Amino acid sequence: MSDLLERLRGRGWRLTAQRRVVAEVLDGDHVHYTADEVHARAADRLPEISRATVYNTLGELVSLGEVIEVSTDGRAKRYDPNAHHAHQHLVCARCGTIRDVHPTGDPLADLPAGERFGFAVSDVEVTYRGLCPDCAAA
Amino acid sequence: MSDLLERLRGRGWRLTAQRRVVAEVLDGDHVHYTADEVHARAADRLPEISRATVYNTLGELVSLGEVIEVSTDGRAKRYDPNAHHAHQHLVCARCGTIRDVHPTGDPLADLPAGERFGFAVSDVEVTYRGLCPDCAAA
DNA sequence: TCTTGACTTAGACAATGTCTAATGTAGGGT
DNA sequence: ACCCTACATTAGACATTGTCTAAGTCAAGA
Repeated sequence: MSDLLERLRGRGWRLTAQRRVVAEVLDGDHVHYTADEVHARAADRLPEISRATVYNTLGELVSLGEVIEVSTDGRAKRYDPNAHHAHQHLVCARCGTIRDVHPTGDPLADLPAGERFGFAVSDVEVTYRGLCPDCAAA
Repeated sequence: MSDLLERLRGRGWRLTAQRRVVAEVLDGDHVHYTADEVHARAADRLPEISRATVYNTLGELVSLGEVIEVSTDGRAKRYDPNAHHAHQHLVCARCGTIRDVHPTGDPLADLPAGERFGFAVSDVEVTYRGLCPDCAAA
């Protein structure tokens, strides 16, 4: 983890208690928390931390490429600290839980059982992202 | 279009002016509107239509499988009337516009130029959806 | 230690979506 | 053709998630 903090300091980050705590929360588990969940866990260690700071810090981590922002349902975005290894996502259609998976071969084929984590997978979707001509021009 | 209305009536839908207008809006263009955009366009024809009704109707169309709900960014969900043909989505990272694409071959390969609609594609992601063990049990 | 510009805070605001209680109406029954 | 009644609609309050601002605070270099 101090790897992460070191990298951030190297990029000119001012190292505050708040940022340290947010980074630690993300580093702790392999789960993908929402911003509010990150805030709640950060507040366990640093009660005065504000929502705005958590949002700001998460946004910065995303900009720096240290964390990936995932919005799979219309609900809250989730933050994936596993930004340095290529992977795809397995999402619960009801509760929104996200797991990282590493499918091999044809992505549209079924997930291998070993990557399925007990989920009943019902759908695979592929999304291409980029800039549309108008936004690229602007 | 009256196909759609017929199908819906066949499923016991009460055919109201509001539902008719929402269905017509979705049928009109090939764009993927947000709920608010659908509401604005519906209100052009039926000024008193309420937001709640638009949300309800869209939700019903999704449940019936006539329309697909797409939430690719953290912003508003968009509604895709093209539910009866398998396809994937090309999303603008800035403005959220969505186009349907029909990639062939390996989905992780680049989109063929003919399917790119002038977008500068920078990322491909695959999402598997289903129920996690806890939600499947509940 | 001092200074300064970057950081944090509380809370207002914004965007999107959900719910409720009162009212209206489509379509079947007569 | 006209009533019923269950289902649909409405306005607006409320909920959730996220953004912004103005004032105060602090990390880190001189």
